[in-house]
Amino acid sequence: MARRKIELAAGELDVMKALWDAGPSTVRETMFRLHQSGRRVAYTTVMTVLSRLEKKGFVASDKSDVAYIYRAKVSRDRVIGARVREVVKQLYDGAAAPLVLQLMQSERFSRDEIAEFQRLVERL
Amino acid sequence: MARRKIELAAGELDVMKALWDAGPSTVRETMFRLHQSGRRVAYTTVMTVLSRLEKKGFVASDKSDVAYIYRAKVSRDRVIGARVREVVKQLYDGAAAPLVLQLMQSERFSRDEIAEFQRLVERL
DNA sequence: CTCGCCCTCCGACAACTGTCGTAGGCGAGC
DNA sequence: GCTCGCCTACGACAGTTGTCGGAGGGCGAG
Repeated sequence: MARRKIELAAGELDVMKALWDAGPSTVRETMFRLHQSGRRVAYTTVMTVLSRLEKKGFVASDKSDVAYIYRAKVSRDRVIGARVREVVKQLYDGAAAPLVLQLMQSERFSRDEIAEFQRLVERL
Repeated sequence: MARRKIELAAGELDVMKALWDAGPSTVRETMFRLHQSGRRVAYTTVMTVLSRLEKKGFVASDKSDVAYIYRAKVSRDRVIGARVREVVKQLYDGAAAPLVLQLMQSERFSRDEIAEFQRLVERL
């Protein structure tokens, strides 16, 4: 099969988000974060996911006196950017415009957001 | 585990796209479509994917005299819309605006596309 | 009739994911 | 010294996906 993805699965992404939001954390802290986000997972589950993320190079760990501290090695922007690009490629054959149009048509926005759009469109 | 997703995996989506683009097709026709898109897969692989899609309710098949004809049961719009919504939820916590901004900033657009954005922003 | 081609059915398998449980080590107390 | 609580290491297992191969049947060309 040899899929060799650079992509993160949903659960892995959740863990990354916890690390991005909280900064370097222990397994336990990360677990708490996840619980707060409504993700009820066991301690060892979080451990496993963190290990796998480390093996994939997305996080690194440092041994403190009491427990390992995990920290994100790739930025949120990079990961999210890659994911968005992948979706655009998969769904719209790489063309971002249709996605923008789809979003502008199907979603609701606040006045501020619309003003922001306006500003950006002007700049293009 | 019991994930029970409504989502389609990447490969399954490719097959759906072939059906959406070509209309009801046999396994072989679908395979050709995929080959044309650069996806080199064996005949039985396509069969398997189509069967799984049928089990999930995304396609239906009708027996012709020679071979089964598969056709999409869900529209491209529905599937793509669901996927986009899922990504927005996963990456931006459900807020579409940040994604729109990210796209408008990171991608390049043609004059026509920009005009279209303009038009839509006006309407908001 | 026999071959070759195409079709379907079934089964297999490996990688990836999500989820844990168990075993074993270690320092703080009792 | 023994127990509790926390930490790590390992292994396990099931569901999903991507990919096929082989068996077996039907039909037109020789």
